[in-house]
Amino acid sequence: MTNSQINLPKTAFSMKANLPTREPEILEYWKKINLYDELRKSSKGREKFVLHDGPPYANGNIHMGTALNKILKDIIVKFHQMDGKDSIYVPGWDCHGLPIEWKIEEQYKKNKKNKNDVPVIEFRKECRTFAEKWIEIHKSQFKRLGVVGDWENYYSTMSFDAEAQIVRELGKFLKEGSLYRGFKPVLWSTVEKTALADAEVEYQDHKSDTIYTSFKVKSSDLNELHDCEIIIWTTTPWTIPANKALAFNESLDYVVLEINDEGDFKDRKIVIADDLLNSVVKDCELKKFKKIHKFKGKEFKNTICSHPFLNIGYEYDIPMLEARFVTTEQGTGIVHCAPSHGPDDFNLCLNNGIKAIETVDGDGKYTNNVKLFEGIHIFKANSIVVEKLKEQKNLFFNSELVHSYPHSWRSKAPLVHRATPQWFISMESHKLRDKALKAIDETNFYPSKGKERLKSMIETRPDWCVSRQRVWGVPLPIFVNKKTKEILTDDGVIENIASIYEKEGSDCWFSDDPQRFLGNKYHAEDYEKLSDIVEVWFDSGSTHSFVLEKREDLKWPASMYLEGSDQHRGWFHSSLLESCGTRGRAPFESILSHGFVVDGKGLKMSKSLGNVIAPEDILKKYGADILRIWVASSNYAEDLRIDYSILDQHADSYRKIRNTFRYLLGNINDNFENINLDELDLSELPELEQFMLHKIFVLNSKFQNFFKSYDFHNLYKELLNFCTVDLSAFYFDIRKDNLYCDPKDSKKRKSTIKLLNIILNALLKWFAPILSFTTEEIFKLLFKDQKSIHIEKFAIFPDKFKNEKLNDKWLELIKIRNICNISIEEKRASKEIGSSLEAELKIQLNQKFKNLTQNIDFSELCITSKANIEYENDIETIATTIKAKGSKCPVCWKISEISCPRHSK
RNA sequence: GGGCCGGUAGCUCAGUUGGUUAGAGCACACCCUUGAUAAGGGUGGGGUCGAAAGUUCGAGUCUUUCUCGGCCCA
Repeated sequence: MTNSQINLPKTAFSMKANLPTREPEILEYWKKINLYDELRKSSKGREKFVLHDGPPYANGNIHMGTALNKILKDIIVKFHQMDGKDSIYVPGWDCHGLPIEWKIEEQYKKNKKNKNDVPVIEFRKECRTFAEKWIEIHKSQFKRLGVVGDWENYYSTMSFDAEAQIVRELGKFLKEGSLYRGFKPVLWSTVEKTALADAEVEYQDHKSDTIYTSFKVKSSDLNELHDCEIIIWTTTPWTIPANKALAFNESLDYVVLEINDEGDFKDRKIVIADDLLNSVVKDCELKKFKKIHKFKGKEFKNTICSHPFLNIGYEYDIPMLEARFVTTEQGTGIVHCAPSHGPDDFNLCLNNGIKAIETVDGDGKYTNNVKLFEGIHIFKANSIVVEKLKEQKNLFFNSELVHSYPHSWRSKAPLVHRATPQWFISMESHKLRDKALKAIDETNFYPSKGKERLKSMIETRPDWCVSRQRVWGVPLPIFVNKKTKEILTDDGVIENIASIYEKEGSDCWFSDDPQRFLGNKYHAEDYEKLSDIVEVWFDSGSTHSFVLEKREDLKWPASMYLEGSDQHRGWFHSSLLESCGTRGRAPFESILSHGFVVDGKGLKMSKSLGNVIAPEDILKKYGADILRIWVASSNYAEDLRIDYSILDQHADSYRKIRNTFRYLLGNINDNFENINLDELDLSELPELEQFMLHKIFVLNSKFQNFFKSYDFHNLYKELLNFCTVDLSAFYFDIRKDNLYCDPKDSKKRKSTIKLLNIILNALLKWFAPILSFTTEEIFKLLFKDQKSIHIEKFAIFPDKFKNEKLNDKWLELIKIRNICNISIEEKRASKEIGSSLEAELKIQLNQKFKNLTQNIDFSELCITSKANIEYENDIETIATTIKAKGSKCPVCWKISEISCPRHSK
């Protein structure tokens, strides 16, 4: 007997995937057929689904987080496309900002070039070129992942039209009046006369003057405090003139001490934290004192103090404020707050209605806002402050301290926090906070916990500082009247600037005559032109305006924004505020946020741990489809684990899926027949086929639900289980005999082939958004004349497939089949039989199963040579296996005492 | 240090409003098959649900504390 007498599977679809080499060929194919354009053509006029791309920063190679993000986006876009929408993805890049400036400066450093010798315009051109280079690199890396989008017409925040629109958006805030000038402390070098970013700061040891000074309590709810003085400790005495508040921690214990040592403080009562008593006693060399009261920090509430310089003109109130940042590490447990000279101080005071002012100018000299000190350089002020405190008898103690202190990486000079003029968008003046909170309520969040996360940030955030003292960005389009100090708010000027940028970009702001921007209505000599740039979060927060609104093919608002969960404070946040400020609602209908990629143990990837996996390595070893399976099968609501053992597992699953396809293709010999499901007469099909159609129907419903709730890991699990449990181990296994050994023209075999076609078609489409490459490979094998699986729509299954009654019946049959399998396994273990075809089954069933099983051939279901059923009362199902008697048919291998009814001539 | 989120078999994940012996697939072990063959089938082992305490007749599920991890902020 030869294999030629039976119908064995035959297909050109190889078992070995070889994805790392095959996928690039498919990419070439997509390029050749112009897949993106074909998709748009095919879905013209359909309802749009627009997933607006959160722009990655055009700098450095992509990492696992970026790969995850892009693949997840692509999966969603493809699902909606196949669901019958016009699903459009336009990738974009964030291009302005410090990291790129920094890279260029690094290059300068290497070449011994000084940034200050290079004209701003030239520097900005280098930044632009740098960003362009990385956009191209990113593009090819993203494409390799199988991501389909409008790569030719991507957007970037540095394109001329983007820069122009960012100006227009700022113009709206300017005109409305919610953009105002305020002050905020930034790290400042008085040597270079410039602000420094965190990355430009070096910490070195520095010797500081330290003082303990006292603030007299003016009024308090706590009687015991009435004639006391609060003691604070600071390493920057020069900030005392800028003091506006004191901070305490409500969870600490504080004590009132009566000082008995000789000196200015004899018989005075001071307040410090109990935990710091010993260190203060040691530090300040206290000998004689009495602890006369102890109280909880929260009792400080409503306490007002006086400034130590009260008698020399500092007559304002110093409120005591609650702050968590107050600790017992050093000092006295009460911290002096100068909102113009520290970020903590600034935020605490801001939340309590105390604004920072300009106390020190760019050179480091006190301004006229500081009484007694105007014109004095802050680095020469410590001794003067100490002297005056002594005069006022408010210097408790002074000393020196060597500690780690921020210095400029360039000049090595010590830095200070200095309140500088900055531009803010008010959260309150035009109800931006309220608008944003309402917009959050109107947005769908996946997962839902994202809503609370964003909400709590918006609820508590301070005004939005949109200015930066940098050069690589969109210049703030602001003119301030030199005389009146009023901000110029004229639509015409804004539009004029925007239209200039649209033609030539924003470089000209730094080089051209200001009159060009002002037009004829105003005189340049009357105005100060700002040289600040817009912070980059405003750039990316405005992408909806120059991408979604401006492009004909898109829609506003976007259907979805999708980013990592860190973007609740980033892009989701800035886009929401920008859009609510200018348009009164969010630029998105839904937000999907995903967790971070961590290693197999749940630890974050880092060079030092050596657990970093690059997308490139995975592509080389496994291929993009395996990476896409990893994305689809992971729960993005939490952190996503990855390591090589996890990928190996997914590669195994992939092989199972691939072989399922291979089996389907083999049995139809690569000849796909499209079955008209509506015309299909179910009564013509065997029950097993009807049962499988029911399963397909149910799976499709689940599939739809999972996809609509973006629950991909459950969706993938259902599909995989269908392949392994329902198809490979059940349907395919049972129908093998029918497919291989029945004549090609037999009705039963034709039914099976019909089912295989239906299953193949369904599986191909279900898997296409995830296994983008493999499904395309199969599609091209089957349909030489059609362009791409990704242009197809999901199959629709008629309700008649649904058959709960049949389902219930077959679930019972499967239970019986399982019992039979255990029985067969016993005989196999005892070496009485090997193959299940060597078995003959005796099945004893309860009488109640009679109707259920009457038309069922258990030898077919259990793949044995024979099966007999006996019905009895009051028994549980029993299966007994004996070795089948007779001879083996050389064709179908069934053992029978009579000659094979199918294969004997 | 603070805020938020999370910890269920080796892995990826289910586990409804608290209610039988905590499930699935993969992996693993053993066996079968050699007509899906670098494939396919069967059977089986494996979990003190991060830890402890509490509420309850009953806790993976509710409360508190601790621990480990992640994101954001400082």
